[in-house]
Amino acid sequence: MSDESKDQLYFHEYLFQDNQNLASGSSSTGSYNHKPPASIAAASSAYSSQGFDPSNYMSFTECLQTPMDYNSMASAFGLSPSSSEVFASMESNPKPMEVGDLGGGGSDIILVTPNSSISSSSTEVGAEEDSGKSSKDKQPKETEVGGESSKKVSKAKKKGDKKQREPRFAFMTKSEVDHLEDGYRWRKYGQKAVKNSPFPRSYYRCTTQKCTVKKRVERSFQDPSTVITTYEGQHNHPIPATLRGNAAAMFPPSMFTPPIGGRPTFIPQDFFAQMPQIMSSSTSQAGGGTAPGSINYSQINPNYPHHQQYQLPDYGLLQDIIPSMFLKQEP
DNA sequence: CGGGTTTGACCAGCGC
DNA sequence: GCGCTGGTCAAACCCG
Repeated sequence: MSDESKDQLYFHEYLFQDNQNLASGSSSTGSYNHKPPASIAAASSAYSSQGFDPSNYMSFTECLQTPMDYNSMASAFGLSPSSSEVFASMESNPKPMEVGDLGGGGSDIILVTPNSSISSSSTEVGAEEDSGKSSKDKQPKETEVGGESSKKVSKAKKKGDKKQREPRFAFMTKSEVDHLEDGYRWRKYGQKAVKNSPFPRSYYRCTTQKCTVKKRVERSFQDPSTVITTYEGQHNHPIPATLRGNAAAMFPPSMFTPPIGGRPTFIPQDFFAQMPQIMSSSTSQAGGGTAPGSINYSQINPNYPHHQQYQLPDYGLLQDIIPSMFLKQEP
């Protein structure tokens, strides 16, 4: 992790701050003790009190397709770019929060919370992983003579061509489900123990041919109820029709609602309120918007009355937003 | 049998 | 240069 900020990591945190009921009600995820730090609350309320001006916003797709820095990203969200302290203050842990750096250089972070507090940060959001460092990695493999050469060759990269990183977006989502559905099909290709965390990190790759989008999923060790999903790259294809077509069946509310004492994993209404452009572009373009309007989850799943807090457009959540974020529109 | 997951090993980058 | 760590590979395994 260098200080260079070549990688652009846009970090969107969907904190379910309106889950007060859940915080007390669902003990299974008892670590949900996050009190928003004063600075956040201040920033948040200050921002929301300013009112939200959709005209200042751009879609994630635009963001991704445009080389940008914090300023542009922040301005895209109608924010002052200098609010890194907000993010920093998020963490009570002295160590930098994880999510960020995936290896190459420092990470720029844009933080979005449901209450409109958006911040950017250019810290090394170093991943602090490991605790039980995997000693296995240290053990040199018994080389069987000759057998591995091809493998090594295939992996060998010329020195000098530094691998170029795609823009990355990270989401924090309260969920007991690690792998959140976003409408795309993913193939897991690896899993690693995370430093300072009991939870492993999983690596996924889009299964669509020629699509190089990757995503990493890990659970925050600071708040085990939080799943951190990081996307890297842009999809160059639409959402697989089979998934979208059967969205209702493929992604029943239960997928987003943990069976016991869990929290929904969908994005809160506040988020949509903040992102009108994203909303309109994603739902219309993705073509997955079933019924216009929204769904009241409490009607779908009476076991989770608190879900009625979230008026969701369609079934969708990540799959309605993320696709629009990452679909590369080729000429 | 095809596609996805698991898992041990390898490799590159970075900091010391 | 060395060790640590994140990221990836790929064989073995699993499952429908």
